[in-house]
Amino acid sequence: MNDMGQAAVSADKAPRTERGRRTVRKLLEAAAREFGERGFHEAAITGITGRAGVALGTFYTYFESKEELFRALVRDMSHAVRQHVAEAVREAGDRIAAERIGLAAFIAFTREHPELYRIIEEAQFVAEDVYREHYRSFAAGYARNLAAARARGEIADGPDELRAWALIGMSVFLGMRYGIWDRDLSSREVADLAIDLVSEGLRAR
Amino acid sequence: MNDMGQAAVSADKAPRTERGRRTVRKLLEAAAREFGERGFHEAAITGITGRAGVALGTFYTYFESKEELFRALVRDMSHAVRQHVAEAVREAGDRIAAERIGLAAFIAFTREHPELYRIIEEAQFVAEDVYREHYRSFAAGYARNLAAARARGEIADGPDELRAWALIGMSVFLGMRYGIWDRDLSSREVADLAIDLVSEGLRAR
DNA sequence: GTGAAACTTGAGTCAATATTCATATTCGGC
DNA sequence: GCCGAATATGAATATTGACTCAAGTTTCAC
Repeated sequence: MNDMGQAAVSADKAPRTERGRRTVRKLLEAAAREFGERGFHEAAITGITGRAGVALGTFYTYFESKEELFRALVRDMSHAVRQHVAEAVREAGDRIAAERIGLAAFIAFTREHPELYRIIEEAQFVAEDVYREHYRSFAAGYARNLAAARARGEIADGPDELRAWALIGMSVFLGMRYGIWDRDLSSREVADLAIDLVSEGLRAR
Repeated sequence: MNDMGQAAVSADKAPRTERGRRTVRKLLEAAAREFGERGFHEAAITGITGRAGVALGTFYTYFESKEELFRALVRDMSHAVRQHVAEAVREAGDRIAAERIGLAAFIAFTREHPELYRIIEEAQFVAEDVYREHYRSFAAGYARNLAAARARGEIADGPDELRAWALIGMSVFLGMRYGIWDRDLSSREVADLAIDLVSEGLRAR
């Protein structure tokens, strides 16, 4: 949620002055709010420019279209989520701890930025290629971490990629249920309980 | 995918003759295809009536609006998925087996009815109340099964509802990745590998 | 067989809103 | 303080597609 506007704008429309960069940033922030609250189709360009405090035409100085802006936003946010989780996990001692911390960080993130969660998920129906790219990158990184942990003997042998998808799916749904819909448990509690499930397993012992 | 048209139409618009019921069924089937292929917003009423082989006006004889039809469809499909999985699971000996069979059935279902998967997920952004209801029911039923299995000592103690959400999330993402996006593994293989993860756990032993 | 209810038709209405563009303003280098 | 480039403006355009409705056709109870 910090580096908005870097690679967001297509080459020929990129701002050339400080004023322009400021305007682009205002537009991206306004767009995140507008898309987050109203969804892609309900969102109106006039809504975005209104929130940003600029005229309608200004939008088209910097963006080709509503969809192009949306794509740029999804990429920004994909980056932001993955970075947020990766940073939180850095402090973890081993893989199981990393899972716990990463999941807690993810749930907390959905709680603090529900609009961001919504925008990424809606991309599935608005810009599917970007959506797939988001989860493919996420899964690929995840699988690498699992492979490394396996090599260190921290976790049992198993298929890295499939495990990554399973764990991501779990996280996304827990984020939706306990981060956005209801908050009857803290991020930490959700993470503890869920990671207990995947680390110890369901089987009675 | 069989009982289309039962509670789908609002009272005052319900068909009163066999001809009418047939037309409603044709419309619902056409709508499932149109929405599945093009998504809610791209889908056009003329597209639906075209596929169904009826005139545009006929649509409004039986449905209040595009969105009302969409809601009806989501409810039908919610029912269909849950029923499909529940039936498959009936043959299972114990809970772990039920998990395996249920997941395989779910993946197979997404593979055979990708349009159905898409419609349910898109409901998140078109008819959120119906979407929530779908997963809340799914989770509630799932949690009941887990509680029963716990009582029988088939699985370790743990929080039923959270486990249900975690397992559902896992299933949905595995269905998306291995059922719809790519098919590099069979439904059975996906289910075996994923259920091994949740039954045995990640921890090295 | 008949008449009213149920059903079907598709051209026309209408609102919404993404995008364009001609014009006006501001900026930064000199 | 001047000039061309960069920005900003918002009224006008153009498309799209959901929904209406008045007029026709079919069904079926009697």
